[in-house]
Amino acid sequence: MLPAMAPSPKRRPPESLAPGVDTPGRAVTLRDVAKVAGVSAITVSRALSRPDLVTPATLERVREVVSRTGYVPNVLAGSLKSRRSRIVAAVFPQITTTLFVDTIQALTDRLRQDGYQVLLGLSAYGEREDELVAGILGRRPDALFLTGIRHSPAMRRQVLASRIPVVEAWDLSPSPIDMLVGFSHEAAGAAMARHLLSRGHREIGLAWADDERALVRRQGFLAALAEAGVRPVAECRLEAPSSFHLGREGLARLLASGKRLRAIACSSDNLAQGAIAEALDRGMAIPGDLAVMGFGDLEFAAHTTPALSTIGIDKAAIGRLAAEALLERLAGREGPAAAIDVGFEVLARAST
Amino acid sequence: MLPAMAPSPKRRPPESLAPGVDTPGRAVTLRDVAKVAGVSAITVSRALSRPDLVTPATLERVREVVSRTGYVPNVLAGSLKSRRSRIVAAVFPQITTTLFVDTIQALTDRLRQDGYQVLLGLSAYGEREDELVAGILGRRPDALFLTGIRHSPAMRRQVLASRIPVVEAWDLSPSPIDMLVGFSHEAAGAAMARHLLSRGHREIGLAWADDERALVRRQGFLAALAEAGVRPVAECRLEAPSSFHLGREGLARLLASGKRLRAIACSSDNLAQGAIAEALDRGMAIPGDLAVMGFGDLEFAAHTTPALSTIGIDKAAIGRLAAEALLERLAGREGPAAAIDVGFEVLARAST
DNA sequence: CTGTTAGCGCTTTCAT
DNA sequence: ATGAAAGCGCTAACAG
Repeated sequence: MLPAMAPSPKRRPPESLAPGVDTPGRAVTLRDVAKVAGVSAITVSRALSRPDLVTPATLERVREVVSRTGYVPNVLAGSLKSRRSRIVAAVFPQITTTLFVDTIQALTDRLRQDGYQVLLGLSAYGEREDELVAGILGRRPDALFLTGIRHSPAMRRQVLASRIPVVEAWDLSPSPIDMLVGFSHEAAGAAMARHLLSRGHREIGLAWADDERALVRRQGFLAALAEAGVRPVAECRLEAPSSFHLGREGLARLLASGKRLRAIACSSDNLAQGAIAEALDRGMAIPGDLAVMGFGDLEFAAHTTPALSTIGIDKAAIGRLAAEALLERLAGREGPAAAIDVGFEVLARAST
Repeated sequence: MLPAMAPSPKRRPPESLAPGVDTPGRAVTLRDVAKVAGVSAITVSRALSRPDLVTPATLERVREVVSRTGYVPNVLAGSLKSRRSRIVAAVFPQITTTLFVDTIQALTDRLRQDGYQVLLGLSAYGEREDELVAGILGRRPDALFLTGIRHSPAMRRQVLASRIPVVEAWDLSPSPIDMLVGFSHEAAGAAMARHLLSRGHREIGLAWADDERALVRRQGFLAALAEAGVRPVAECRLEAPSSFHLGREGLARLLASGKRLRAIACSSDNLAQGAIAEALDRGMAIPGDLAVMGFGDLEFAAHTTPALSTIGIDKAAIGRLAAEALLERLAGREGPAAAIDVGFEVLARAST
């Protein structure tokens, strides 16, 4: 995989396009188009954004000049004046796990239908979310999508001060900044535990990543176990972000503890898959010798050959519903209730 | 997974933040800060962007007012004047396959180090790439990342006219718009074929998605087979985007053809995994009864229990190298040679 | 339906 | 080291 230079030293020529108007070096502007078309700037502006306000003849002429000159409206200038950027900023922790991609795609698709573009912010690896958001707000997005509900007080203040519609997603909270689309991680954790209990499992180990939402699920999980008088036989904490590899390691460490283990609960399907691979390598039967319970990444889980049980989240719905909530507000309507619970499903495979 | 309204009708209060300056309804501006700090607007601007040009005392005072008022610079206005948006636009076909996420992450990470943000454009599902790009160019990005090398002539012209640095990625081409970071899909396809041939396979079937780059790989694949005097025994074309499910279907259809099949080549690891699942369900041994060859999505392939052979791409390197090429140009330097070949690796598992 | 005027909030340029 | 003037390219508001 050695990077190598290919022999293609092509440089762009300093092309002078835009025939019909002479713009030495700079881009074609609205005024250039207006001049050539013999109308005023505002007429060109209207021809492009509100064509119904312009005579067909004028419209025709303007369009001809626009396409001939290759005019591309400067959205920055327009946004500055109109105070609408038609940008929705979306902040995700990272995208290397496949967990968020469906949400991003659905969000993007839905917003584009209404003419909005998504400015994606990734707060992974050290960049603090509040710094990222501060930078993003400077771009004057019309709305904001945030992942999660825990934010620094300073950021919360700044976001509120920006007065744009906000959706926090993937989570529920009694005190959202504005709107909310998610599900209860505590309930999801509890559902994982109850499922294992309902299958008769009592010797349960945990392989759990150390991220914020995962830890909430863990509380729900442990509480539901405790309710049944069960305590996990062993637990292994893993660093976020979780991965296939860490899942292997998680099970290995649990088994090394020497405790008898009949089921393993993993904070993500990612981990669960790793655990399954490790178990198979050790000659264990799934779910005969070891039941595996995962969480969240449906397609990912679907690729596992020995099936695991898991919690299914409609990730695309989160993106779509968030987009729609924001769009409602952007359209001046009151929008949906502040909180939308998208819920989750327990997906149980035979005898797991 | 029934969406339900939660009882949390919280509305944001019309908070009036920004103590120390009275801005009725509108956001705090540079001039507001200047007024309060008792300096001119330009001094505030300098205090924020070139602090070395300002007296420590002034700097201190400005900073105090900035943080007290919660001033967030309007980047739109700054960009309009300075003609630098510090945005790099990146266009990908879609992100629901995991194929591109590492590239996006690496691109984003590297660009952020130099203060650039990524505007992500997804050209999936019908929206034509050139329309998307036209919209994006209106935001005056400082640079452009494109996936692939086939673009409409109109788009090519428009991109050239914008005079910003451009990287086309994932592919090589003799006539790039500007710079290029990728690998030869034809060579990759040929490598797949040669690998199977080297393992003695002659009864080879194809399950191939119908996307642009995949079809180039197919040509390379078939050419390499032909060189060895081999023709595929059967072929199944599948609609893009490829998926696990389509992989299952692909193998099923190939087997239904009744031809004797000892190896299957898939245009993506995604498909390969589906094919494996289907084979296992039918009681076939992998690779004993059927060798499986995939392409591209390393981590994905790593999760397969019966190993497949595949072509490994360093997807993160593509993002990182593309970012660096663009940054070089943005810094006014000449940048790297026009084309960077990141190459690929044949990852062979035992006896596949 | 079309035009004029003004100014969005910032940074460039030139002056002090 | 700081400031004044000008204007980036566009659209809101009002006028005709």
